[in-house]
Amino acid sequence: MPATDASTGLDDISFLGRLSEALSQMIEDQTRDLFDAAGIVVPVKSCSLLTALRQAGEASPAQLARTLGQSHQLVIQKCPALVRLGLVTQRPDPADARRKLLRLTDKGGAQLAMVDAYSEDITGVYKRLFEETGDVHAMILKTLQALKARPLRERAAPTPG
Amino acid sequence: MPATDASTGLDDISFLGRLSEALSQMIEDQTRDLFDAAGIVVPVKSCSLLTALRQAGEASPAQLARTLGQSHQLVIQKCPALVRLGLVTQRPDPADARRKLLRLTDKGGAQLAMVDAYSEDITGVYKRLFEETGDVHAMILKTLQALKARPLRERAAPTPG
DNA sequence: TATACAATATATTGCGCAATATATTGTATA
DNA sequence: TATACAATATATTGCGCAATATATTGTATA
Repeated sequence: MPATDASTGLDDISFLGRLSEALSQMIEDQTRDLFDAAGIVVPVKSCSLLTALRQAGEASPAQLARTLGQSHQLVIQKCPALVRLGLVTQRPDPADARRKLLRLTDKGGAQLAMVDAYSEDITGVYKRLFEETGDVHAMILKTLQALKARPLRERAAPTPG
Repeated sequence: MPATDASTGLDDISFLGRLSEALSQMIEDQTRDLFDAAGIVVPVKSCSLLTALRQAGEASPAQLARTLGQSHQLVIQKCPALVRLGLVTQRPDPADARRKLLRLTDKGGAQLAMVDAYSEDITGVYKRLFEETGDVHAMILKTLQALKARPLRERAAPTPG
């Protein structure tokens, strides 16, 4: 049995990174396909932002960023597109001139409701998928936690020679 | 028991995409840290390209792209940085004027050898990690295949109401 | 009150990738 | 041979994200 395996690339330092990126990309692309077919214009990577905004009612980019665990710069960068799509409106915070307050529009709410309709089914889809293939979700979570607790740099030492 | 779970976000259509992207990003960042500490200048996302190039001896961007399953445009976009880092040289193919032939430099070979020294250990690191947390690698592969065979768009239908 | 600092929004720049278009060169076919 | 097509390299543009810097406004403190 050879030590290397070209099909899986298990001997390569970055094989797991490539795989998880491939999964991420495939899910994003397939979700985009699904949304297009359903007439949903929500940017796939803004679903969680819009959901958090609906939950909050009205919130500033910085508040949303804290909720989502993202940088506030990233949230702010997403805003113009969401406004242009008519999903979100902005107004200055009357109580604090540093802030802008974001709010879902009616269209934004309707679009998010369509996403939710699919989300409920997607939960079932993933559950059935996990019964086939195992619970990737839980396993990735555990891997993330393990790597966060002890990063590769601490785990790895070069093989002498 | 609530239907939603903010900590895992299992009710969201994009939770698995976000998770796998987080894993991919963490691995890339931690690998970059490892390389920096070891004085390795290889771009993390060019490891597989350089490995394929060493295997081939000399190859054109399009050939490498086919080997790696990437677009030839992406390989070509990576080349200037690899040349600038002194890892790779280019020369016109004497047998076919359309092609450029890439070859690892001595520095490129030495750098890749350093990567390999870590890679061998990383294989063990991942194996120990998988014993802790389960074989994420195999599970992501299975999930990728399942989604490729039957994409989300076919699996999902909106919940009526 | 004055001054330093914190919080916020934002512009700018750079990176990596995808998509598209194009120019060049080789190959197959009428 | 002439013409269409394939293969290749490459430029251009756009997207999403990260990093950095900056201007504005609020808050705490001397």
